[in-house]
Order: sequence, then structure tokens, then C-alpha cells
Amino acid sequence: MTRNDSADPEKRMEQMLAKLKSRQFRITPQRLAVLRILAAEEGHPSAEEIYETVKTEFPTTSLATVYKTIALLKDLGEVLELGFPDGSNRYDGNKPFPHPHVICTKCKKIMDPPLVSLDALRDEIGRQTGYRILHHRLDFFGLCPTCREAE
Amino acid sequence: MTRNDSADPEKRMEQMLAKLKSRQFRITPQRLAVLRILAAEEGHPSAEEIYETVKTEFPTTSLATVYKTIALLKDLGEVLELGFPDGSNRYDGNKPFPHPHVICTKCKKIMDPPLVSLDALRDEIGRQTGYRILHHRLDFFGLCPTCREAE
DNA sequence: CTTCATGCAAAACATTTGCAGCTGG
DNA sequence: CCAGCTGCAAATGTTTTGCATGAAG
Repeated sequence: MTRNDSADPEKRMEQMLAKLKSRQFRITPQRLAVLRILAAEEGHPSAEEIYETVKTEFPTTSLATVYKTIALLKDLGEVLELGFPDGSNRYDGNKPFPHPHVICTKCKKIMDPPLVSLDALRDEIGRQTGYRILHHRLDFFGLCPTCREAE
Repeated sequence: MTRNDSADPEKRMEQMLAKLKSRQFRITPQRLAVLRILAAEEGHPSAEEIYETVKTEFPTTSLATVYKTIALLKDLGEVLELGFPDGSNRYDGNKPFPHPHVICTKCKKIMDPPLVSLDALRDEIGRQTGYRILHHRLDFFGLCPTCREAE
């Protein structure tokens, strides 16, 4: 598993493009715009935010296409989706692999803390990010014993 | 599957009831039914599932009331909400505090693993639960430096 | 009795889908 | 060319809300 931890937008862009090409997906201006935003964006934009930004450089793009592109990149493992109870999902095209987040419960700003290890982790992350950590979310996803058998 | 801290449904029920009473919220049969399910349910039911179960013991209950009751208990800190990208939220009235979960990506079954400590954690949880862990989610929620100041 | 809670239906969302027409390779 | 994309609008699914009626305290 290749992990690009360095935030080089240019490089990420190329990686995503290469993946699309290798799977014979077409390179359209709309997809390019979405790709560029996901690769360059330091934060964790929502679909709506991506849409708004795309429109400034390619005004005819529709929200549906943004969603379709995100879904495609998600399937290709090039985008990480962060789901929230209120239905305001956020996306990370920089680091499309599982990693911890600090999320402001007030303004929704999301940061990636430098990871260490979970009880002390909490305090350490609070210290390193300046966030006052109020709660956390740690979920493991996989196949339960029943579903493993059914494979 | 062993649960080292399995709560006593009876006790949880009382705790929630006490909280409602202390805040002067009315005890209605509908609320009692939802409370009973949340306290007794070992799993992590969705609103719809709670609704279906409630209807068997109190048929006139509406889905809206179930949502209102869940929201109330959530506000009171008596229920933990687990949000998912596809909008299928799940609720835990047994342990309304942050704790790790193992989630089957196929059948959506959710289990609480006995927690230990995050890299070895992954393997350990996989071993203890029988799940094949494919990915995880670890988010810390709190106030970012800017929002701390604004308080 | 006086709130507050309920239940219904409609609204509010974010996201997905069907399909006619457009376009990248 | 033509399979695969796009954009529109309508559909979807979950959660919320407005309001008249009903019941808890």
C-alpha cells in the first residue's frame, strides 16, 4: 500500500489522473476540476463546497456530476469519505486512507493530527492541535464472522 | 461474545427515567417504550428499527415521535448517535459515551470490542471479535483554538 | 386546566438516478 | 463514431417541522 503523506497537490493530481487513465475512465474538464480541488484542498470539503469551487473555474458543471466524480474516486480508493450524523459528508483527496481527525464541533473545521497511539493519544492530540477534545469516534470496519463465511 | 461491561437493562432504564424526571420531561407510554428498547437492546438499532419494535408494544406510535425521543435523549447525553455516510444512523442507549466499534461493512452489524490500546489495537480487536478488519475510523471532536476563544 | 407531547403530513436536506443529448478518445 | 459522460429534474431516504388534537401532571 503506497501512502503519500506529503501534501504535494501536483503529485496527488497525477496519481489520481493515472488511476483514472489506467482504468480507462475518460478525462473530462469537469473531472479534472474536481480532481484538482480534491488534490489541492488542505481541508476536508463537502460536496457542496467542491461544487461551488468547481463552478468558478468550470461554470456549467452540475452538482450531480460532482457527486458522480466523488463516488468514482471513492470506488477507486482515491478519496476518503467522512460521514456525519447530520448528513454533511466531507471528503479528503489528500490522504485517502484511514487516519485520525480532530473535528471542531462548533465550526466543523477538520484537522489531521500527527498520530501517536489512544488514552494518552487524546491528550497528546489535544496538545498538538490546540483543540479542546470533547469526545472522539473510533470505529473499525470489516467483515463479521458470518459475512466472512458467506464470501 | 463476551462483554466485560454489559450494562443491566433495568438499571439503564432507571437511569434514563430519572434523567427525564429530573429535567421535568413528561413520562409518556411512547417515551417509555423507546427508553425500554434503547436500554435493553444489545445491538445498535436504527431509528426505523426502534420504530418497528415500539409499534409492536405501542402500535399508535409515530416515527416522528421516535425521532423526537431519540433527539431528546441525545441532548440529555443518554444516547450515543453513530452517523454513517449513507444516512443510516444507529443509536446506542447502553453505553452513551464514546467507545470503539467494529462495524461489518456487509451486514452492518455493530459490536463493541473490549478495548485495549491502536496499531496492535487493530489486530487485537480483529482477533477478539472475529471480524476481518478492513478499515477504521478515529475522529476526535472538540473546540478548535479559534472557537475556544470565542466562547 | 395548562402545558407539553403526539401524530400526521409536508418540508427540508443531501445524495442518487433516469434519460436525452453531448463529447472524449 | 459511439460508449461513456454530463446536466437536468425527478426520485430517494432519512430526519425535521408546523400544527391541531390529546394526555400528563
